Amino acid sequence: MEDTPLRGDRVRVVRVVPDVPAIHRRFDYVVPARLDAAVTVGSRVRIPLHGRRVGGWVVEDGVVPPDGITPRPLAASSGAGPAPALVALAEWAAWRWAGPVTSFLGTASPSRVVRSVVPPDRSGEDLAEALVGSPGGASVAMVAEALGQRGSPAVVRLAPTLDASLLVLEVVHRLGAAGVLVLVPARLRADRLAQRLRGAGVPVATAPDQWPEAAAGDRLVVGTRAAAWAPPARLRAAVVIDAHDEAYREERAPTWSAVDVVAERARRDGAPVLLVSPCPPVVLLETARLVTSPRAVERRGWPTVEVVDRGAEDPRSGLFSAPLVRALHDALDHPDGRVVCILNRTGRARLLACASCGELVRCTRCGSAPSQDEAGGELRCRRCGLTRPPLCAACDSTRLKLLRMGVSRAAEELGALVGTPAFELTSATEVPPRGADRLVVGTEAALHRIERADLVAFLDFDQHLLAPRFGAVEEALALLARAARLVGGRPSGGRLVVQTRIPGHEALQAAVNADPGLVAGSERALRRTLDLPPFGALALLSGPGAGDFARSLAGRDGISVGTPAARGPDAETMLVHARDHRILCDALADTPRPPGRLRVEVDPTDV
DNA sequence: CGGACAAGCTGA
DNA sequence: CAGCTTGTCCGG
Repeated sequence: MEDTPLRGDRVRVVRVVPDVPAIHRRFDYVVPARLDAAVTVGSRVRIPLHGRRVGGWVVEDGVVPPDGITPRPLAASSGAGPAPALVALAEWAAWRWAGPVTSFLGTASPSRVVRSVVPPDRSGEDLAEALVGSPGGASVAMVAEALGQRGSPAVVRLAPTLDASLLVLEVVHRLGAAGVLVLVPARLRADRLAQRLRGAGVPVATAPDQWPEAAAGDRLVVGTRAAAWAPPARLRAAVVIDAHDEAYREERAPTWSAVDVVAERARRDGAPVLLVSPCPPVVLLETARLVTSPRAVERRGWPTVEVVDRGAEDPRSGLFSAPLVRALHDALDHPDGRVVCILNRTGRARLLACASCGELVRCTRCGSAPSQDEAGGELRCRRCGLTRPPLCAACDSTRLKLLRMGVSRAAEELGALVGTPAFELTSATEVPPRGADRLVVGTEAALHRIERADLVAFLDFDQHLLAPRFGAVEEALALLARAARLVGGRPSGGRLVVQTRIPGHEALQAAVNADPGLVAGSERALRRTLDLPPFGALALLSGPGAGDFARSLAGRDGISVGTPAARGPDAETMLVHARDHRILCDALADTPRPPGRLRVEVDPTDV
């Protein structure tokens, strides 16, 4: 028989997780002799299941099937999959984020069938020695200190305009390129970093497209969130650039975080981790040691921040203060000066009142404030979707005055005010063409889509500082750090202008003084009093099954359940709190789930 | 998920 | 009671 399924004298049986979301069980299969060499833990295979063939992953080898079960043979091999260490990591992640292991195995697998091993990259072998010299400067000392802390991750606080790729080069200089994993928040930045490193003679594989090359294990691997799952099997070191960035979090359940995955992976491999960020969040600082640069270096890496206190002004005085207008003129007087103004409200009008009777304009169905996208246009409710003509509901007057404008109106007004046409930029618009980009008025999206400016001005920063989410203050500082990259640090004349009614707010003081520790300090104290992460663990349950599941969880030790504020009335949403992740995740894992759709969001941010 | 099979509904 | 729908179970 050509398919004699033997290993020694015993039949070789493997346990397989089917790649079918609704199946939460594992099944045992005999490895036919012709597949013996191709199949290991992590391999992608085809299995016969209930009269059809489906894909799956081998998760255990040398299994003894339960009594009374005669396993059928695997149908085929579908090539290489995650290494055994990454299969184990996927099992951990399934527990940590209360999701199916298949979603993690999928992310850790190549997108195309991989059958052969890639030969080692020798091109950079000699070059690496010659070209990857130490970059010098503050990054050398920081990397030395960070790599010295074996065991626990290092948070490397690097001012926003300083070049994090120098840290990566120094890591390569010390440890070599093999087995070094580097994450960045955006695809474009991954490509740029890969190019830069290759230019320095470092052998690089980009994830996820160069999965086989990464699996060879002799290159540095660069990628975005999903690259947390990229080969090699064993890490030598990991660097996460802008570790505070929300792009590292998967929005759909399971809501895993690449930072946590890389930290756990490195811990298992005994490899050092550098979590690099200009504004490290409290959750990272709590489990890691902080490495900073000298104060003078950090100061130079932040721009000058001018806080415009609008507290004394009439709330109706408009969005444009005198200091703001002066700063705009200063920048635009330069022949190629460029300015970006940020107002995180799309549309034209976000709050209107009747000019005759003073009544606030509210949605006639749900009572929330409708918005208006163009002058004189229909009113559209953002909560319930109702549209209606722009009339006062109380007196039918057509004269409405604008209490809170959106970017469209801000662009019109600002353009008129400074005598330069303003370009409106949101996630929905195209980037401005050359020549039309001297004055841009946009939402937060503009900071992702424009690379350079002489001045960035936040027209209403309080909406960021006061946003009703527990991460709002850290996000506000991250926004200032992002804006800092457009304008550059103090030596290059970079300048931010921030309009606020809370000039003493620690997020603003942190940016003004180039001292992100001010936010970390107050945020830590706040979270401690509220038992919020890192001093507790949260999960948000939603969907029809949320209520039942929450009631089952509520009976367990160390778990408390409540309803979060600020949620839609119809959405049944429950917030689960536990003292730590172990208690939370154990409870989520072994409490039976009720029938009906249920979304479990571990470590929710929007609470 | 999707097939198997059982229990329930309809019409003669 | 055949013929069909709907629901529940289970897969190696």
